[in-house]
Amino acid sequence: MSVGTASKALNGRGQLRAETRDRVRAAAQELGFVPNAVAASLLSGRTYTVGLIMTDHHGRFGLPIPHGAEDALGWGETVAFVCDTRDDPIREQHYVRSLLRRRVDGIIVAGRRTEARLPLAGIPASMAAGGPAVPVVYAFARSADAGDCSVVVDEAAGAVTAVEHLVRTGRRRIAHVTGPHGHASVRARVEGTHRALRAAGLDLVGEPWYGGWSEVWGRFAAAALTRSHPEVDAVFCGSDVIARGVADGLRESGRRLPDDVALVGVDNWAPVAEGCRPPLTTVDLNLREVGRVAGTLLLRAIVHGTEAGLHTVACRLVVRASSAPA
Amino acid sequence: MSVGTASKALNGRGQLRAETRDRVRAAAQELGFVPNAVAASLLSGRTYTVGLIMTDHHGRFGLPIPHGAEDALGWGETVAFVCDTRDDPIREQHYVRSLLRRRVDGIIVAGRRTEARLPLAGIPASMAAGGPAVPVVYAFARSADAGDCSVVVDEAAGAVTAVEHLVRTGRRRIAHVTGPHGHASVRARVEGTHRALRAAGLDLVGEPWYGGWSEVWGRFAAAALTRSHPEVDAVFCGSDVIARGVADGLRESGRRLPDDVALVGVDNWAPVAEGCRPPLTTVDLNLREVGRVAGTLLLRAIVHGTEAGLHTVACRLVVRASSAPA
DNA sequence: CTGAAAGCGCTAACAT
DNA sequence: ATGTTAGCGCTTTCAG
Repeated sequence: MSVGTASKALNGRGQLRAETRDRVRAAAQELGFVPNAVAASLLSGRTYTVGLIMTDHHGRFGLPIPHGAEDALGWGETVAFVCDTRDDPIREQHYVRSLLRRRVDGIIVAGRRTEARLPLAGIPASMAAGGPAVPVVYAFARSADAGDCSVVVDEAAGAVTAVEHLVRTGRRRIAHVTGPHGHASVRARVEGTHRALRAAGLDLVGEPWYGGWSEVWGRFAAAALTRSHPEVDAVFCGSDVIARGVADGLRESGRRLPDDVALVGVDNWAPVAEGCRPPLTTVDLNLREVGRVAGTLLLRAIVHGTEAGLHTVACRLVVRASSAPA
Repeated sequence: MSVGTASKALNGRGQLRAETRDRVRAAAQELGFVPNAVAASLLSGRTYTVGLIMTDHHGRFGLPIPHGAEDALGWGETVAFVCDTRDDPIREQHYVRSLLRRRVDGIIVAGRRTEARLPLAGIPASMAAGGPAVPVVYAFARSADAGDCSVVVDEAAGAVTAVEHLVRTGRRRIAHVTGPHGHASVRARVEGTHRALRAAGLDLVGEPWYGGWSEVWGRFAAAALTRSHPEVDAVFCGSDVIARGVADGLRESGRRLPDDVALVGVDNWAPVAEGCRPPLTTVDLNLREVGRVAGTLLLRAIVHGTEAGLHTVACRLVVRASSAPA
């Protein structure tokens, strides 16, 4: 029995007598033969392997993206090397080199911030082997180079959805309590909030309240807000954690939720949104879908070349009790 | 210039004139040469690759373990294929086969439950290539086969630490509100609680309160507890989320925290523990350390053979305001 | 229909 | 000190 024949039998290629093929397969089974994908890669030039570079695997935002990417990459057909750079450019460089040496078919770069990031350093346009560049897809944090392929969330549209929901359920005096002014996410949500209010012929109650991403900030802001703007009947918050603090703060200022004030958060972070009293209506950023789209685009890029530009994923409003009609 | 010479130059092996070596390296740099690790693996038999099988990457418990494993595996020296089985044995099988075909040097299996799990199916004692079995290390959820290598957390000892802390800070009437009775984690924590109380000459206030892993349950239990056992001056909770509910429930029953009642949770899940009022004292399960130990053991197993048996990681008490001395 | 041989990129042993 | 060669395990021609 020659190795060539065995190869054909196991891969169902070439012309073989059915009996021979079955005999080979039986023998392989018997011997516990496991084909060597490394050797196959060497020949085919494809490893069916991708790199997944995460700037903060440890933060919770990192989670849904690999999950979605895995959905797209298939049940182990293509498998991902997960690399957590911990926001360190040195580590990132190191990982990129490692991935290139391992001849990954492509790379997904997942960031945790909305701001555009520098393109991956050290991806040669054409590798020594003479092959084409390794395709790269940026997820959540887009590349600053518009010629790269990025998958992003339309956060401003998410804010619009949230505010439209509040208006539709009868709220008119809407305030916005959010995170640090410096974050692109924060600015996008403020922008969307203003746009939706304008479209409804309304004005924001007071200015946006900028602060930290914490419950403490939410509680503080709620207390200040009810003092300066007692007429407020809804608060759109920049995150679920902030919203949770706002909920407690409002209750302690004597407001009933949702009767007196409705509340909407962002993130749909289950333990926080469901533990909130009342359970929190919130904007889900669809991060898993971001991962899924990034994975799909990467697989396509590997075969057909990169589809440059921005690919946008929509947010989804998850309605819970905190925003029942007044 | 022969390929052999180039190889020696780049890897610093063999005898070469310094000038030749430098010339080769310069040329490699110039051409953007990236060595092919796949080809090297084929020859050396090692891929410097491991599989990281997670039963729920999507749950938050999955997170710190890969983080710690990555610490141990080094900056991309060895890199991990992360596979999320989503608790599906079919997917698991599929991933195991995929990893074996890719000739990973070893596999880490990380579970999210404390109960022992079935050993990985389909790991042949000796692969067709004639090589030795692929080493496997189980993390958090140990293997049911005592001959396997597992890294676990001593959760009972964690409970002991928590209760000892409460006793040391002057509490005498301690209750325990926890999760579902069926969980091994829950039973271990109950056991540790009883052990520590007995050692202090105390009895648990009432029976353990078994329920869900939710805030709602914690709030309900706190209300019931203050009714049936008004003398309670501390509650050890089976999780931070439960503790958070208990905190709110106690406050609404008129208890001041920590003056009247002290509170300790388990998980040290920052957003929950820090958002709690007052911030929550809690038992950190040291999952990152679990991952780090698993990674270290795996690397050692790859070189020197598996160190069978149970390797235990200790918990760590993180003291915050919820347990200030009465 | 099956067997033999070349070659993927690299390293290690040996020859020069 | 450098060049040559064999072979890692596989697939793919091309001959038989």
